[in-house]
Amino acid sequence: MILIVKMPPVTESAAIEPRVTDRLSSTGTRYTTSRRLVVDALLRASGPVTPAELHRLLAGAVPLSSLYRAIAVLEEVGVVTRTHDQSGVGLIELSEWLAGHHHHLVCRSCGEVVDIEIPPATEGRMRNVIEEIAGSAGYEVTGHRIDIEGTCRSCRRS
Amino acid sequence: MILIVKMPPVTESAAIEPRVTDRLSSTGTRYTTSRRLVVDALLRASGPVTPAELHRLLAGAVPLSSLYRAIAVLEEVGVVTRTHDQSGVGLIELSEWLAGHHHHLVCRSCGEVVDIEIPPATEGRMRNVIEEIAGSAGYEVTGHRIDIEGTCRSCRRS
DNA sequence: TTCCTTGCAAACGATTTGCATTGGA
DNA sequence: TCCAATGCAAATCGTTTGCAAGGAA
Repeated sequence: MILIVKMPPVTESAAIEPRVTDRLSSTGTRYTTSRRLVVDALLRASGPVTPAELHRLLAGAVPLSSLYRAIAVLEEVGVVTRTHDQSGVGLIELSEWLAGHHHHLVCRSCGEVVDIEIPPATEGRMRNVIEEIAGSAGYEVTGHRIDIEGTCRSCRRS
Repeated sequence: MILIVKMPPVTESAAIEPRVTDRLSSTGTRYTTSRRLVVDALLRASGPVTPAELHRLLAGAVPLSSLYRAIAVLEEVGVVTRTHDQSGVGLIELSEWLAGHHHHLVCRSCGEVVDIEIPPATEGRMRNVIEEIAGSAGYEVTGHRIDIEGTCRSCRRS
C-alpha cells in the first residue's frame, strides 16, 4: 500500500514567480537565470535540499560557487531559508511565506527530510504555549521549527 | 524584573557520573579525564555549546582535536547529542536520557540557545499528533525537536 | 556605459585523521 | 603490561571570496 505524505500547499511556479520577482526587485537585485533555476528546483522538491543536490538537480548547469552565491542572495532577501542536516551540511528550502508553514520528518538513518504539516488546531495550541514560555524567558517569538526524528520505511526494512 | 528561564531537570554530576561510566564501560571505552571534563562542562551549561566554546570553558586544558575525539566517542555511545547552530557549527549537549527531555529557545540575532521545557500536557498532545502524522508517512518515530526562534531581550534592546 | 552577476581558482574555517607518544585499567 | 587515548600537524570538505570576464538595463 502506498501512503501519501501530507504536503505543504504547493504554490505553482506561475504563482510564486511574480512574488519572488517583487521581493528581488525591491532590493535592487535581479531575478537571473541561475536564481530562477534554484527557485524552480526548490519548488519541485519534496523537502529541503543541499547545495550539492541542487547542483545535481540542475545537471551542473550552475557551478557550485555560483549556486552558493545565488542561494546567499535569495536567503538575504528572504526567498529561501537555510537549515542544516545531521552532519551540518546546508539544507535549502523556500521560505514559509512562499512554501507555507510546515515541519520536517527526518530519517535518522538515511538523512532524508520530508515536509509535513501539523493540524491547525495543534499548531494553534503549540503557538500559544510557545508564546507564553518564550515570553517568560524574555524572548519575542518570530517562529518555530519542529523536526520529527524517526526511521523511514525503507531504512526500517534493511 | 528578572525572569527565571524554566530549566530542564538538572541532574547533578554525582548522579550522572555512574550512568555515564556504565554506558562507556559497556562499550569497552574508558571514562578518561578529557571525556569527564566534557561531561562536567556540559552539565554546567545552560544550553548546547560549540566545541570551541567547550575548549574555552575548559581553559584549553583539552586541545581541540582531542575535544572533537572525546565528543565523537561520547556521541557514539549516546552520552551526548550533536546539533548545529544557524551557521552550521556543531552544538553539543548531554543526551535526553541524562539531561531530560527539553527544547530550545534560539535567538536569531546573537545565536544564543537556551534550554526550555514544555508542559507535559502539551508535550503529550504533540507526541500523539506526531505519532499519527509520522506513522501515516511510514516513519517510526524516535523523538522530536522543537526550536523556538525569536529575539532575546538584550538583542531586542539594541 | 555602468553595475550586477558569473565562473574559475584560491582561500577559509570547522572538523577529521595519521602517526608517534602517553596513560589508564 | 598493553591497548585505548592523546597531541600535534597535516589533510578534508563544505562554503566563501578575489578577480577578471560576461550580460542586462
